[in-house]
Amino acid sequence: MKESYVSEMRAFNRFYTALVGVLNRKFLNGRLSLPETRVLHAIHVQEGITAGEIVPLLHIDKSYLSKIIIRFEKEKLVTKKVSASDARSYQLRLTAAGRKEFEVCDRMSSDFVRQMLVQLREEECEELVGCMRRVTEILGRVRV
Amino acid sequence: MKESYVSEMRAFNRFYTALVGVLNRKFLNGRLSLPETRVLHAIHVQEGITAGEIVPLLHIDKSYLSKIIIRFEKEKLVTKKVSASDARSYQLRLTAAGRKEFEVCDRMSSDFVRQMLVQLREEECEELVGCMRRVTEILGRVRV
DNA sequence: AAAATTAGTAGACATATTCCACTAATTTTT
DNA sequence: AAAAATTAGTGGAATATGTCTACTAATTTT
Repeated sequence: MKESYVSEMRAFNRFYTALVGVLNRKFLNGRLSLPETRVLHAIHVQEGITAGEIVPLLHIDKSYLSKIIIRFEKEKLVTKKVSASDARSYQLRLTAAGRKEFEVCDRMSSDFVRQMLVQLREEECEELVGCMRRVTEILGRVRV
Repeated sequence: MKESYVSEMRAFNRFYTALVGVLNRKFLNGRLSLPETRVLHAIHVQEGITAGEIVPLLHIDKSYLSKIIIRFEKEKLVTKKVSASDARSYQLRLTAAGRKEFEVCDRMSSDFVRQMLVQLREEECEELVGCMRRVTEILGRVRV
């Protein structure tokens, strides 16, 4: 393994971190913080998920997560239903308002990405996402 | 431009953000926070840089940056020298201790990346960094 | 020379995040 | 079945992170 690969990957990490940082900064005009958005996303993707399941998924502190969820509950974005199988945990679901909030975030996020992609030619887009897929495939198999 | 490109790029963003997040979490065993590390890096790369130059580079609040630099100065990691051309600003340089601290961070960061890459075959590494280079080239030209 | 701008700092403040101890529910051990 | 150990989620303190405003001193513009 060539040592230059290491510095190339690190350069890419810097580049991409900065890029995503810019997107996130634009994004945070809404009322939700980044971790809040991710939690909302997790509940949207898997209705009935518990806090305990979100923790490893998002690598988020359980106490911090608890506070976020309590906030969501107060704002009536999610509901908690005591789990039938384990009364210590709650099943989380989006309310209609929560789903709406999610959709707003989702659309905004798509819009930012689209604004970048429309600046490229069709073949460039094609090649870009091809490369991204390949990076995901290759790195998806390594243990971090 | 196909709409699927948007969702594919967003999927990649989620994937890569999570990956870098894991690397950063491992990384933060040292005494420096993430923004501190970036500031140290910026001074290392460009000896004599001023706070005002770091602000747009790192998209960091000038007051926040000022506090970081003052902390670095107290810990004797950087020195401030009044700029010859403008006495309001300071030229920043790493001390020997600062350089050492930087090198520790730098090596740690390289080690984590290397640990991932050694799990891949030579051709996979080659393809991976090739894709990363291409992503950087293509996205480097778009306005975010 | 006066007015406006700029670099960096200080302090108050808000928010984000971590840490630890706690409660209640559950599982394991004896 | 009772006791002990573990687990899910919560509360509160402590810390980190980041923002905002106002300030000082230096510089530039008028």
